[in-house]
Amino acid sequence: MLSLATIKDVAKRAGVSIGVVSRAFNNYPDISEKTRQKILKVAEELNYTPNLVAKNLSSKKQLTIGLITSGILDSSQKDSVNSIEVFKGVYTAIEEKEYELAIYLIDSNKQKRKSYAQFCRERNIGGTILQGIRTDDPYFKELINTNIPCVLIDFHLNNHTPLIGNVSINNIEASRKITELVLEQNHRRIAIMAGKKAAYVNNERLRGVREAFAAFGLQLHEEDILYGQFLEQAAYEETKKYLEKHRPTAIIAFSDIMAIGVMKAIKEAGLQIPEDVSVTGFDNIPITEFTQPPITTVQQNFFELGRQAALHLQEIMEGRAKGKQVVVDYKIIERDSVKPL
Amino acid sequence: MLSLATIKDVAKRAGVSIGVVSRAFNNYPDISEKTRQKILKVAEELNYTPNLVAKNLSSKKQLTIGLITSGILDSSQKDSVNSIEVFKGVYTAIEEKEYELAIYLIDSNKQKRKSYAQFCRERNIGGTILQGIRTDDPYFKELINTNIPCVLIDFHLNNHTPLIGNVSINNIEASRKITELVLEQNHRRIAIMAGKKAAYVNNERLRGVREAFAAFGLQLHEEDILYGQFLEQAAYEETKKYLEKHRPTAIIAFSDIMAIGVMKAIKEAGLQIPEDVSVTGFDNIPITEFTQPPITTVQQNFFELGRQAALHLQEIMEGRAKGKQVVVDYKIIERDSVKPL
DNA sequence: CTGTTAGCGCGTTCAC
DNA sequence: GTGAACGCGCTAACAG
Repeated sequence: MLSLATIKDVAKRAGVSIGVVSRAFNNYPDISEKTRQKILKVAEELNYTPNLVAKNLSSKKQLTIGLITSGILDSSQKDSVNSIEVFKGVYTAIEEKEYELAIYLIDSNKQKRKSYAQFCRERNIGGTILQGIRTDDPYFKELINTNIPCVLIDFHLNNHTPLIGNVSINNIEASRKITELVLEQNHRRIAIMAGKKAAYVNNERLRGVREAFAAFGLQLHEEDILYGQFLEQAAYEETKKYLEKHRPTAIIAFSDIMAIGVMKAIKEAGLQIPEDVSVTGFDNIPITEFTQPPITTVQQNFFELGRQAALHLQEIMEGRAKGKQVVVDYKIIERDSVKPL
Repeated sequence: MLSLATIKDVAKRAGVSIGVVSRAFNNYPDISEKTRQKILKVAEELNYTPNLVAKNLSSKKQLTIGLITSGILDSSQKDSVNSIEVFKGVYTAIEEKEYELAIYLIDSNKQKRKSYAQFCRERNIGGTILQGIRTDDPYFKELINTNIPCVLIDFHLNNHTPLIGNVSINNIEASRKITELVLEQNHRRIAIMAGKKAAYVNNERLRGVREAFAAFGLQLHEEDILYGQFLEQAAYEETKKYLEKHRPTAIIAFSDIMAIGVMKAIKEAGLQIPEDVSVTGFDNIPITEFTQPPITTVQQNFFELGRQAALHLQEIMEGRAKGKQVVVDYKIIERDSVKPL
């Protein structure tokens, strides 16, 4: 039986007014312990629990948080793990503080019908986490011009306001470290399988590569930077084309999924990994452990990324902090895809 | 600027009452085309869009659907793909019809704080999809005793009411087919790596195995049924123990993740796959393509499972259908983990 | 400490 | 066709 008891029922049965019931449930101090107990007891009997929709409408407090994610609907099953880990982290942190979660998934192939700001307004959303969004997305620009607090995962805004925070690993450093690892093994003919030119993390990682190169007195040439769009197939094709004219001893990929495409092309060219060509990835998706050979990569803790994003957003929403940059740890995982020269 | 225009603003500016605006937005027929156009134009100018929270509260129609999932928070990254595919399917089907989605994730290790019925009541949820829930879960029992329509993914209820539907592949048949495939390769000493005894799909698949055995004039012995709890580690340990006393030529696993544990134990026993022992999986998670050897398995379309669940739930909620059993296609994927004897 | 009342933004009768 | 008025279930200010 779904007999939805309302605040009125509780009030009547407890012999008080609805105002008191409301205050009892919201832990107001100005209420006698005796009536509070009485009310809670009656509520228990009636199996009453406040209706969140009504609460949301009447309360001035914002109690729902948005999660706007692009690229999950159209991503490969192989790396959708990342998104779900982020989601789990966000969910965990939000549930703990009894916020509500509203999810908006953007299919980057389709034209999105509704603006992000509109999505938020319609649902009384008090703050939102964004992931996989492009900085030049007009809807994104519109959103950050509202006064809705935002936390960005894996990207960053230059002119950030106190309402905008962001969370990521130190991509420059991670990229530099894994490049150094390759360089230290005496590789010099190195190609980079980058992602999308416009992507923030892409440029950060490129910068890390350049720093590592510079530390070794080397320079990164444009022709050795391939763009695989963070896609397996594109990475495969780009590598194939590249191998027709070049013979690198190592390829550094900016995502595991691209590393897999890279490895496929290398093998098809009759080359061995890591004997002929070393390969590195980025993210540490589960498959990297099972490929031939297992891939040396950068482990990102996506759960923590999501969790920290939700935590920081709550800080901003509750006025406990201004938007800042939160950095999450990463870890280099050495497996068998890199071999000294 | 977040200037949240309300229905009042539109009404005032269009020179009509809020009732008319509401009717214009909800496609009432009894409104002149002229004023409807006028209202839509003004709404556009004001960037107005109805507040869903208020709509949800005032409307008698149910416009949000729940998704209650257990086992995603505590599942391995390796097979959380399944859950996210289901989620994507559900999301896609729900968004299309402009329902709202409310997600409730249950950590099967922790004691859940809130009953499913309560979760639904608090949010005015009109119907819900359940996944990974145990039939003997008291909260589940409570929920199906309300009049909230439910669609169950991958499990089933005997005394089902017109408000309860369920979606899954034909597990008996799929299990029978893959067992036959092993049997046809002349394997006779076969062990089964089953999941959890209480799980619905587990028993269905067990039944499929028995049917296949019977068709070959064989019988399945209890001692050859191992229970790996749908976990890699448990499957590994059970296999290890089993191999100390038995020497099967094939092991049929009820999930890919368990097949991976099984394969690890086989390799550690100094045996080769498939030369010494053939192995099959179930689900077709991405990793199966990369293991050594790639695993022969049953492909489930989890996206479709989720999508059909949401579609069927909407039918029930809208009174267009009674709860029924929806069956989704599966496919046997033959790779290299099975070898004829 | 408690009751009353006015909203929150919208859907929905019921008159006109 | 349209407007006025009530109600959804709750919070929050105000009075007492």
